[in-house]
Amino acid sequence: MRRMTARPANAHQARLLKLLRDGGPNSRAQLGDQVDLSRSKLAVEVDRLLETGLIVADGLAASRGGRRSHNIRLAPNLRFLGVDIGATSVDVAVTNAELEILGHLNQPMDVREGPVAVFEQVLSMAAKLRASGLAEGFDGAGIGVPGPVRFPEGVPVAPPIMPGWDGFPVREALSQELGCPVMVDNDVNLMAMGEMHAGVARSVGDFLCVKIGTGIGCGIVAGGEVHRGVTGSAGDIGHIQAVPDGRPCACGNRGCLEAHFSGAALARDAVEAVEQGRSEALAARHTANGGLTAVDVAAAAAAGDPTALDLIREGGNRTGQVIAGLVSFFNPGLVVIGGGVTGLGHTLLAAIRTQVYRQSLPLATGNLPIVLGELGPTAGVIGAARLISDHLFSPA
Amino acid sequence: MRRMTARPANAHQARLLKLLRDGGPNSRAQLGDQVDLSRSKLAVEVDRLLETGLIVADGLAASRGGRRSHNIRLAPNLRFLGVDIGATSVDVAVTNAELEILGHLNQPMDVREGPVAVFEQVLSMAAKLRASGLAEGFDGAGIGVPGPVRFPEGVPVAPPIMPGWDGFPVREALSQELGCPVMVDNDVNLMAMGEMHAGVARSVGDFLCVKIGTGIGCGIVAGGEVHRGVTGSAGDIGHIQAVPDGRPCACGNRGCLEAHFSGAALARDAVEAVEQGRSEALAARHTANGGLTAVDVAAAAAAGDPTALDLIREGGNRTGQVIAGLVSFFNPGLVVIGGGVTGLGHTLLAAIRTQVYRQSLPLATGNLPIVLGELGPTAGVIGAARLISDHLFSPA
DNA sequence: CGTCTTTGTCCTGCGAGTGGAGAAAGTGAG
DNA sequence: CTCACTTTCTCCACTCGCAGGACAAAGACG
Repeated sequence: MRRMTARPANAHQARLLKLLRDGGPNSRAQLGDQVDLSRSKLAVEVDRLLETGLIVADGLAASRGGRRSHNIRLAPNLRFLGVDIGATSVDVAVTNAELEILGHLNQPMDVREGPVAVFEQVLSMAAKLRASGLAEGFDGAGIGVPGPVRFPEGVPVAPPIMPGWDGFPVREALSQELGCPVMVDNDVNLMAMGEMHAGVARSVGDFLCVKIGTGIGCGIVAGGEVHRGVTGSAGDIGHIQAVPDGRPCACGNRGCLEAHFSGAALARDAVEAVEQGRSEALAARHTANGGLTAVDVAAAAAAGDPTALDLIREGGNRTGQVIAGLVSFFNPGLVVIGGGVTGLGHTLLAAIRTQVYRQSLPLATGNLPIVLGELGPTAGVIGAARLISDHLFSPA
Repeated sequence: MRRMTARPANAHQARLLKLLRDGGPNSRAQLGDQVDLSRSKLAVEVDRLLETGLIVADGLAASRGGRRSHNIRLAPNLRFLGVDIGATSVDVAVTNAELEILGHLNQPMDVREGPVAVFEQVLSMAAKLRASGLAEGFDGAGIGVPGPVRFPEGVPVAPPIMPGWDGFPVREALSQELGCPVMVDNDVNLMAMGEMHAGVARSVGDFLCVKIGTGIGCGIVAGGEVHRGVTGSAGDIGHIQAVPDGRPCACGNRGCLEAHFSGAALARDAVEAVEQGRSEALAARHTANGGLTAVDVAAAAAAGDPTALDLIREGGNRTGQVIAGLVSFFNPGLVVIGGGVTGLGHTLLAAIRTQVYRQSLPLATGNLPIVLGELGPTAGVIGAARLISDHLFSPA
């Protein structure tokens, strides 16, 4: 079926759509208070948007001492698809035009199986969501991939952890399959956009969003805009040297942050600790599960295992040292920590905070919150929906 | 005398002024090719600018096969003052509206003498330039200081190397003295703006500009705009940890980049080398001058002294390691190296390049030039003039 | 029932901007 | 020198975006 054929015709209409999306006012009068347009002009633009079907006026609001206002809202049947491809799992969610999640699926998957297999899975998950009655079709889709993306074209470039995706026309292919506009971005950037839209970073213009999962990346937001760098690899902090002559990394260097702290590194260190007999708690889990993952370390730490706690603290210190450098460099107003490893919680956060507050200059840290992300695993899909809605709610 | 009372009345006029400033076309027809306005509208705006006196039409250009065009140019009597306050010297220059340097003075000075003494010197240098007939007065002034600045107010905040300047109302005070609008920024940001305006970074939207002098700082340009951070301390990379448990730094930490490589650190290391009898060339200079500075090291290196070369190489390696991290993080399209220490030239550059190209990911370094600044000591004052002209050539 | 408040609509007029006609000023060929 | 053609610049009529005021609609409140 054809959906959302219309786009805003001018900047005013785009502004109105975004106000409505972001939970803004919903009567003509309230909109008028925020857009610096005369009521007459506003009425014209609202009428035009009503004609296009992008917004609807349904019912009347309660009176506030005078004539009752019309409820203006985004078309309730608009649906966005948010896709977040991680290294080891996929998230797919359906949102309405206000980017509220109506349905969310998560499935394990290995990104190394390549784009064709992954696409098949994403499409079947999307079909399942649609079949459950949440959507008749999609008006747009955003998708995040764990690697650098040539943003204008929506094509991954030289992604280290997802060989086989290099140059694959993700945007075009998905657009073809879904029959709707698609935007592609790095998963970390989308997490940042998610937290900016609906999480801890609301109303913060300059912040960093560090995602610690299978790898480590950093979303950079400057002046309210995501900074992607000239080749789309900005924020790739996993291969910054954290330990001189440290552990060898897949990238060929030594001492990369990612080689010392990430989901994979944590699991490896935990196994080492077991082999050296340093932790009974971890050893028990090792024999029970036939191996260890970051989740095991988190559980052991939560149970008070000192070795697990040490591993987390040490990793947090390394990460904190790198972040301290980035804070000095970028002078953000907020640092958000997210990703799979956030299950490690406050032990991790405390270690990071200690390093940053110790090493960066007081002027940069004086009023710098360092917090965990608020949205957890939904940050990515919300950010993805936000990405495509930003695109569709801009003049064509 | 009163000068430049007018400001552009709208965005079109601002655009035209900046086109003319940046050496753009100079007839109505050529301007029209670039501004996406009808010729009629363009003529109106040009006429209005002519009325204000901001631009003048003098003479006719040679024919290009038809009617000869009028030469449109910025008012030839406009004068900007560019001031670059370094840790140990001041640069003051006068430019015309096209930001070409008409006169330039440099004097040694210690910024720690405080704002009053420094201002006196700056004002006397400005007076000297004016007395020499280069300017009857100034239409605006830009000034760079070696520390963080609260940009909107033009006030230094908590500057480590310039105690006594904290909170001093530089913008207001200078504006009062000179009787013209003033903008204040960090000196490194101004260097970046200078190189962007007239140097190696022309037409590059995302780049880093590393200034190595008494301290080390980094100008950050993202999307053509200088990124200053939430408290104006962005780019303060001198206190990023370069060596774990390294040399103690004035900031209280250990191993800061600045403690290992900067004008001051280099001089200190050179003296150490002399004391340990490692370099005859440096020893000779030490007895001759009763001490050593970075200039001596540069001279010794130029003469082939292996110890001096080692010092530079080692410093370059440290700096390169830090820059490598920043490149991974920011993914710039260009890295510019500048500041007083650039006299160390290609030895330094080679060391930095080696580290960056080795440690950063190929995607980020694949097409990344790392070059010396083109403008040398004039970058700061040109950037300062650019700063104020950007301000004055924007709608009031 | 009248007055006040809030919301939304209609109308008029201003100014920005477009696009075409044409004047001004030149080149070059015959 | 004349004529055709090009480029530059000016003038004018017309459109459209938009502001701001008058006014209508609808409800609260005494």
